Amino acid sequence: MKPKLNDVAKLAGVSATTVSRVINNHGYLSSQTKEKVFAAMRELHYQPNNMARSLQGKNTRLIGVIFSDISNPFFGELVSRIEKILFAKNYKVILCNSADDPQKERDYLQMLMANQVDGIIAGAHNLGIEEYQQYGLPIISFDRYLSDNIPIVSSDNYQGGWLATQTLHQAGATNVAIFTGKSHAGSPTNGRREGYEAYLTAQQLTPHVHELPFELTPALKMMEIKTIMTQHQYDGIFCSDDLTALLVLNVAQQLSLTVPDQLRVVGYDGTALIRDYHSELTTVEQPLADISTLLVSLLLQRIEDANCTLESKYTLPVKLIKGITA
Amino acid sequence: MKPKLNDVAKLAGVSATTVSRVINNHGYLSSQTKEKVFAAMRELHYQPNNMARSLQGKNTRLIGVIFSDISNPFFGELVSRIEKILFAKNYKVILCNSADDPQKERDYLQMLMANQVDGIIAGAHNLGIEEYQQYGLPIISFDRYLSDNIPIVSSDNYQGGWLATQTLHQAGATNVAIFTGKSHAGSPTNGRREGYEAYLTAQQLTPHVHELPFELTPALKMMEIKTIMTQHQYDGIFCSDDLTALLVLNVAQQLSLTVPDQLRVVGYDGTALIRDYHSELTTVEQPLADISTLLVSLLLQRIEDANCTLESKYTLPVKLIKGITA
DNA sequence: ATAAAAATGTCAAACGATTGACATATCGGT
DNA sequence: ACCGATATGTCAATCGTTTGACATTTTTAT
Repeated sequence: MKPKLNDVAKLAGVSATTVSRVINNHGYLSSQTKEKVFAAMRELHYQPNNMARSLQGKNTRLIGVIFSDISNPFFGELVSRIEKILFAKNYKVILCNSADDPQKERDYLQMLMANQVDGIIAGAHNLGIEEYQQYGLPIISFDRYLSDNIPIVSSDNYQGGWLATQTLHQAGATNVAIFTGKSHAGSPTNGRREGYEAYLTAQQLTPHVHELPFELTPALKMMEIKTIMTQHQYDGIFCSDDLTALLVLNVAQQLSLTVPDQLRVVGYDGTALIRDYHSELTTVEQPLADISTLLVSLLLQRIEDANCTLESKYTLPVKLIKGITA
Repeated sequence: MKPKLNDVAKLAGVSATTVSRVINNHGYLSSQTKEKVFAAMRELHYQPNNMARSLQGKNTRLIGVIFSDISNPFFGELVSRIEKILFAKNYKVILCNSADDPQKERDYLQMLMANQVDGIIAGAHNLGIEEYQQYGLPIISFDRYLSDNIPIVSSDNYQGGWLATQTLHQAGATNVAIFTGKSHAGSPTNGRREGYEAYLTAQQLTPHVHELPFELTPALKMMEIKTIMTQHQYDGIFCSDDLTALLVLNVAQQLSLTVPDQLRVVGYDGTALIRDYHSELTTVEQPLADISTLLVSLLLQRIEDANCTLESKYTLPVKLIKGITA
């Protein structure tokens, strides 16, 4: 059996209360007793039972992290960073891949509640999950509107869309398309498209918006892209994520379009993976380090003080990563 | 305050015991009472407190999943799959990025113990963590020796190394190098190198082993690769992971080496990401679906019956994914 | 009508740790 | 020798749920 607080007490030759006091550094304690107790704890490999502790009203120090799928490198990097920051602050992450399935997301919420998590960081793509409002739990959202009192952290999508389009334009493109996912009302991600449209309009150019269904497999998406690129002779394409940009570059090669002479491409996200292994790609980098730091710090503020007032929206600046594709 | 079992009982007009019985489907229950109770639970959005439940000796249904870093697409995909399978079986994942830091890995183990996880799936790269043996906890390892009674699941690294090298050879390469990470004693990953060496030896060819320190940044690794490729005129390179293969292809381009005529390249892993976005790369695919299914199924067997006898090693066959780089 | 089966209730002891109230003991300083 | 500070102990309630023992009532079948 696993050692319990009482076993430690017996071995150290002190009372259970004293052991608890040592663990929680509560009340008067001589360094000798502390040492005795610590020694006993080490000897037994004792670990206080977190379940029992949190029954007293102590925090569980568990945080639910809901994203659509960490096998997407963008979410992989983001979640990895969030986990690292939380671990350093002695919090643990319960990982939830919602797979863009609203029902799954609801189930996850239930589960997180049942596990008494102290808070949630949510960045999946399903909207209209009313459940988020019901639980009076600290929640911070990434790049997505959940409900009025849930703060949103996002990169400056509008600015990013503008910047990307400007880059394409200044690289010589005049017939510029955007490849984006289905737009959801209220999703900050729409900002990328708005920035794109705003820039083009300001330049008296016509926007060409292509919505690629999010759930397409990459192979199907590539076919779709090929069709589009064959039908239209774009000389600049802004992809609202880097993976799509890779597909576009792929298709460009298939169609023998030279990049960036005949076709200019700009992506979005700028993960470490892309920067390291596709430095040729010009892209708009989301400040993942800042985003994850901010997500965590806001969440912890809410956890420590449920009534602390937070902004409803935090927008972090993006940066252009210059490759050779635009 | 969060609703408790008693609140549900009051609202449903039954005793607390009955509510508990309904939840646990224990003893005689009429469908009317069940319905009443369920209705009350719904109305209050009641979620039984998992902390309190597991104090009774009930399982926490928490699984610790330790990998070096999910921002690596290989681990990202693997963990994502593991999480999905576990969620379907009503288990939750506590995510641990050990960052290849032994101390962090020890801390994680402690933390997982404190949180009463039912089991652990470990696939980090640190060896010699004695702690794994101390806890009498169900553990399954991926591709890594932990201790005698901890089963290892891995792809057939030896076969994969052989296959990769054979592919390079049959594509016309005779001066074949391997780029691999530092070899750790007891790590099944060494099998890739052994398969490589065995094949070459069988063909009376000389192995050329280059160990690239695992912790190098991609940029530094690329420089290192460039140096090596300039000094030696290899016509075939087997990379023990796909990301390194991408770097090699990159360097090949910088050095104006045509692929696959002057240089043939084979990678290892074959994640969805690589297959989807780098179909040009010839690589050895690890059966991630089977690996994750097996990892979970073995772990659950151990959890259900601590004494069930498992093999000490499960080796799953690999598959060559034919691209155009070899 | 009667016995067995089914349905529900009451009560209380766990689970493992925390914490406050209170008692007691040891120590140093004066 | 006495005060206060320091150190430790005992005891019991608490957190939310489960579960067994036992009692009581209702339903069903014969």
